[in-house]
Amino acid sequence: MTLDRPEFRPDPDLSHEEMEALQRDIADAAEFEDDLPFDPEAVALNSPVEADASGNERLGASSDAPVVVGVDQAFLEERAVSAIVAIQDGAVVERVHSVTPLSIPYIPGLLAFREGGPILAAFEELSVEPDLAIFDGSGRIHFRQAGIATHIGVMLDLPSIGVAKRLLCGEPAEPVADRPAGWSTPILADASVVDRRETTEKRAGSETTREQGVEAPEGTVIGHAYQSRQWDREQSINPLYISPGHRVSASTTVDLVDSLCAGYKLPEPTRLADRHADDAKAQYE
DNA sequence: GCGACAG
DNA sequence: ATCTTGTCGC
Repeated sequence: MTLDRPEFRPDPDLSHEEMEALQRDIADAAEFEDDLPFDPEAVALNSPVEADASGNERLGASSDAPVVVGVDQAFLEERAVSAIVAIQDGAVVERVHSVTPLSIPYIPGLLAFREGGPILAAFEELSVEPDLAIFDGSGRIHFRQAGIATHIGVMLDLPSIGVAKRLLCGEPAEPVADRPAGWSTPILADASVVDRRETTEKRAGSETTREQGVEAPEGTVIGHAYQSRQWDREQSINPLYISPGHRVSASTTVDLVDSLCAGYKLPEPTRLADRHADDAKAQYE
């Protein structure tokens, strides 16, 4: 794939201030409304996608159906194994991975600067053209509304979605415990969420222009908690926290993830990428 | 200072 | 994320 916005590359050598400034630029460039090159109904799955451990993929993509890729990573000490699995018409059409060094530690809010480069390296190995990417982590559910799903989505100008297992920020509109499969509730921006880059701070004499953000309006929906699966009795499964990455609205994000789930907690693209990352990792240890 | 914090 | 045993349920 070609980088639509190479200037937004998540350089791990930037200072934290520069990283946050870049994220505000990413949020400015992000589109949190539907701009999909396909009909959302066209990605629906009827059953789990066959993993096919032998590595065989359906050949010759003689289809117009949208290609959805799942992105996930596994780690070996100071290296990241980034995996991408592409599905189309309910079948795997390509699987790639890359192994790259990691340069900075995980810092909440700055995940893209640790894992973004490695993920872009994996995208360089991909030969099919994706129509939608599902990332392991947040998109708009982020302090500056620029989580890794948004960051990579904007760089590639690719519709993207963030699927996280835990909530980074924001507040669920309703309690999320013990909900039935299919249930969802909005995640509302809280005081930790900045809405857009804002400046102007004029003082007598000096005019300081800061690159800060203003608090997001209360009630801003930055994503949803979505119960993709639930047990019938005792134990309870936690919901997924899904959010728009780029070129998808919050509500469509819920519909798409719902369509891409096939009986497991994680949507199929993510589940397959998860397994592929683990398989690839095993070859390096 | 305290708490919260994707992977 | 990663390290792991036990356990639930189809």
